[in-house]
Amino acid sequence: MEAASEPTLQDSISDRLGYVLRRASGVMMGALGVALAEIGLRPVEATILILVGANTGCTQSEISRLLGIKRANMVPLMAGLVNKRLIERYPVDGRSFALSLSPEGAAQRDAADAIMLAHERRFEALFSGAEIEALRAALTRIAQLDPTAQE
Amino acid sequence: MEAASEPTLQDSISDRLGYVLRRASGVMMGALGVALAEIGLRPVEATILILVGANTGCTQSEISRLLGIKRANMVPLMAGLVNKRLIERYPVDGRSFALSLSPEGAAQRDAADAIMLAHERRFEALFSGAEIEALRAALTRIAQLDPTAQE
DNA sequence: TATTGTTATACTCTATAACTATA
DNA sequence: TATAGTTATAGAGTATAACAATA
Repeated sequence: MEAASEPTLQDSISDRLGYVLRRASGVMMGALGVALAEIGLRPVEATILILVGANTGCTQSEISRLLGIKRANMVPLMAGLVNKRLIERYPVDGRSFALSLSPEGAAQRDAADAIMLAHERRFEALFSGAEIEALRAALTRIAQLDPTAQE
Repeated sequence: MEAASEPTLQDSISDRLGYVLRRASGVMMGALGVALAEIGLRPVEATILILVGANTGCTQSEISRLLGIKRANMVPLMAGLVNKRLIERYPVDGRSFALSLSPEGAAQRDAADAIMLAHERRFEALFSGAEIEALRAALTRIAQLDPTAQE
């Protein structure tokens, strides 16, 4: 056996949980990015559309907090979606805006949602239903350890 | 119940596998970054030290391929470690270098390894042994879907 | 005094194209 | 012709500090 053309490296790292977690995340996000690029959206933009659609009237600070994105970094993100006429802003407060999806935004949200669901299904197909639920639960448990310093 | 000071957003996204995977990865890498900063290393640097230590004489291109990092991006990374006298380079080829750990590099590798092991244990403590193995296996299965375009 | 949205800025990570020298 | 290392560069993502207007 061992028809390796070059002596394969001793891989003393890919048995580590943190490493495989990082690699798995990269693979899944990369595939989602490719899939969403077909409708001109990045994963974070699709996520924002979905959240605004489910929370009409919310503010961009609320979205920021939920996604763990700093307020300052949300500014160009939201401006881009408003610029593309996918999200509309109406003042509520004098200092904050109520967000909502435009008709085009709702259509893009639906398209993004369909792509994301198909994407999830493609990865879930690797596992049994019980395995998927165990995986989701374990990842959620880890994610909830987030100190969420958030500024 | 519900002592929410502001109407909590409908979170229609954190049940998605890709999203929790990305968040869990961020939490774990963030914690590892904090832990490794105490010895002046970033996670990727610690990983390189471990791999070079386990593969004395390997080249930086081999490390790049194993980690899925582009050759061009490995250059400043390796230069930094050589600059810190943690890794030594000897020409083997006229165009490539054999990498090895300096004594200081081996000491740093040992320190990094101890930190990384303690870090893994802290997260593994959240689960049973069977859960951990299932999680590791599932993540490895996803990570191996990597198209590994690699340039 | 705290919060919202904002600007400016910087650092990391990643990606591509192109070059050189060697194999 | 393919590979190793390199340079330059550009795009994301994320971090902080500071400001004006408002609550």
